[in-house]
Amino acid sequence: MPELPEVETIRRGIEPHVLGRRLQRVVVRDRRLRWPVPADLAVRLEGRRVERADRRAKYLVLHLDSGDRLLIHLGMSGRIWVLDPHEPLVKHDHLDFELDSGRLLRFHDPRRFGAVLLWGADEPDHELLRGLGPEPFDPVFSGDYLFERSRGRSAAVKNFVMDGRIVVGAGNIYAAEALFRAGIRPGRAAGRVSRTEYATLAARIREVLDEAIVQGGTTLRDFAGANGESGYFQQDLYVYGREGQACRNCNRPIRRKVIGQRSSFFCAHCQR
DNA sequence: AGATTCGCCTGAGAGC
DNA sequence: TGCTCTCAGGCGAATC
Repeated sequence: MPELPEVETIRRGIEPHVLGRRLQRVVVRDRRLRWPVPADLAVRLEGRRVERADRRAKYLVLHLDSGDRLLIHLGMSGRIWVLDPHEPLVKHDHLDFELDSGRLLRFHDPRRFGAVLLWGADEPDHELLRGLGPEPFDPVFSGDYLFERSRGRSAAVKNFVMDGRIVVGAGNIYAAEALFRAGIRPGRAAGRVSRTEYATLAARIREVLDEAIVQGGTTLRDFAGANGESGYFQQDLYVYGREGQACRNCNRPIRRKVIGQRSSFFCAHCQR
């Protein structure tokens, strides 16, 4: 599943292929994504030049010379490939963005939880980006910030840091890993976590995301040629998906508990 | 307002 | 082999 590190890796991967390039032709084969692909997508994009390739949370934001911005979210199963022309279509290849370089950007998404949308030049912000919390690498994001935002909250700290309105990018895997590294149990009420603990947690969230981006950069270096396989961070996981296996710190079994409808993994000895 | 649940999708894996 | 069932998961919308 593409989490923030993978989206950032993809952004870095496609950037050299799209910067300064014009979108010559846009082919929409299936509009049925999380939200319907805008009917005027091709008309608005064709002939436009890509001026910037940004990321906000898990959205890729391609800025065009028209002022419009192309928003791409990969959802659960979305992929973006940079391909040579005439690459055979496979199932779930929903959109192509043909570049004036002769290559094309192909959007592939079996589960269709992803989205391809336009953020118009005349819109100061986009409703899906409005209200998002800070990026984890933004200086605004700190232990003090988490502490202040969490006062009086009874929800589990894991759900709290996974809330995109609080901070973006801490998905299920990385929230679990950061909480382990910070020694905080995922089920504790967010409002009962101390300022000191939040300082550690904020640092660990940045740390795991940063490490994962480095890993992604390694595994996906050649992604332009083919796939963006996930699992690159697997070998560095301390708790996620390791129910019953030995804690890498204390050897006691890792436990799994459903918190807020999501599987949560933790070590009851190392996390308090 | 905050907390919780639902729903959208398909593929993978388990069980029969 | 093939069918059925369960689970996973981002995240907005609806509901409590």
